[in-house]
Amino acid sequence: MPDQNAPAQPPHRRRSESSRRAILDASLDLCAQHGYGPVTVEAIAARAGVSKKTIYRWWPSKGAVVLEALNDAANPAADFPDSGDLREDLVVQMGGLVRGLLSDRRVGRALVGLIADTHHDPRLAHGLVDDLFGPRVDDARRRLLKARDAGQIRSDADPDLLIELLYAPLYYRLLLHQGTLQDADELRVLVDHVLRSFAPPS
Amino acid sequence: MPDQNAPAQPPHRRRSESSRRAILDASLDLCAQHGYGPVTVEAIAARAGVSKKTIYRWWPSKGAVVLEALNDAANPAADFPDSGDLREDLVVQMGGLVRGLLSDRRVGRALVGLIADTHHDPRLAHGLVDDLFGPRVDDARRRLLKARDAGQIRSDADPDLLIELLYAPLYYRLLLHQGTLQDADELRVLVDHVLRSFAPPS
DNA sequence: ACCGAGAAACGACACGACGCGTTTCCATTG
DNA sequence: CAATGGAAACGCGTCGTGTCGTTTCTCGGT
Repeated sequence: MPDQNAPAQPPHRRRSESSRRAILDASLDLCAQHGYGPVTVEAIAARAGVSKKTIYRWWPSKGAVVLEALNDAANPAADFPDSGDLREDLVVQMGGLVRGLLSDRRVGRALVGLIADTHHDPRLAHGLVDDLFGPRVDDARRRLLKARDAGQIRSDADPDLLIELLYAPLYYRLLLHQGTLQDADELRVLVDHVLRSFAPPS
Repeated sequence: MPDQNAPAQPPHRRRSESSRRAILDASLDLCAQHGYGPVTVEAIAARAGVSKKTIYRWWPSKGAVVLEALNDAANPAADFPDSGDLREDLVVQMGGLVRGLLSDRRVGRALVGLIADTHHDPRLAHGLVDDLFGPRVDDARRRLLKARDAGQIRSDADPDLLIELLYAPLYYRLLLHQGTLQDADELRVLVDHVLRSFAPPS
């Protein structure tokens, strides 16, 4: 329960889990329908069958609600596969990300608007980087370091650069309206190109 | 004067150029100070020394103002160099983009918020893709096709994939708060990696 | 194991402030 | 003269907060 914006208060004791779920679900539903921007806290409250006050009690802003909703929604698919075949693992993981996070309008539209909000709300930016992206980047880095140790990519490869080259095109397409997102074949082309530039000297 | 959202009106006859400039400048200044989201049309009008009515006469929304402002600001640096050395040309062009568009908070913050708005305003999305990004992507594609003809990259290389791999990391860093943007050396590393995966069979 | 007191969360509703996009009225300008 | 630009105000909606009465959970006493 990472309450990113409640530094002073002790962990709360009573909290309606059903209200929490209803609020998070309602926020993503409304983002999917209208986009993040037009969604209001009042609308979230109305759809969740909840009072505005209840939302403001637990979250400081609409952005914090959506961030937690995204984190909940994305968690199940967080695990990075490790079959030994780096190329296939990347295709599987990135494919899951594309389907679950980016091509699904429910989550995609919410993410875009949330990212925009982070650029004038530093606490939200920290939440996005630390809570949402951080753990997933760490997962990917671990997997890449293991592949490097196994000699599947060159020993001086920078895992963070690799991550950037792999994942940046996904967000580029999502955010800048560059066509539909990669299907499995397109994804394979992307992964192959990036891995090729990190191939060990044979 | 690409008035992206005024399909019915004929081209206007009298228009105060000084007001136009003041409005566009004010919009970018305010975006730099507070971020795109909190900026209001009223604030733009006040700072530009102009009435709200004047803004709404020529632009349909805040987003349209910022889009035109960005297009004006970015135009001077639009030209793609062509020295014959693809690698150096890319470093120069992308370096200019990074400095002029991304690391400059004035333009960077405005762009982020504008992108968010495009996701619930289809006309704005078309303006962004067609007017702002389109011409620049076309420039890059031309330059890459020329390099392909010259045998500097493999003959089956997809220029659009190449563009995506090159530019996506820039926006990835800008939008997702991934550290400071590439300096010249980092840029060279990025370009080298991408070009390596498109090297012609030697 | 039961129960009752107190605290906290909850829903409903109302508030003042502010930005929205528009309109009216008038002065300015080509 | 006709279109433009400036000043001010409109009704509307959302913001974040406040109040009030009710419900729900926690916990200590018998």
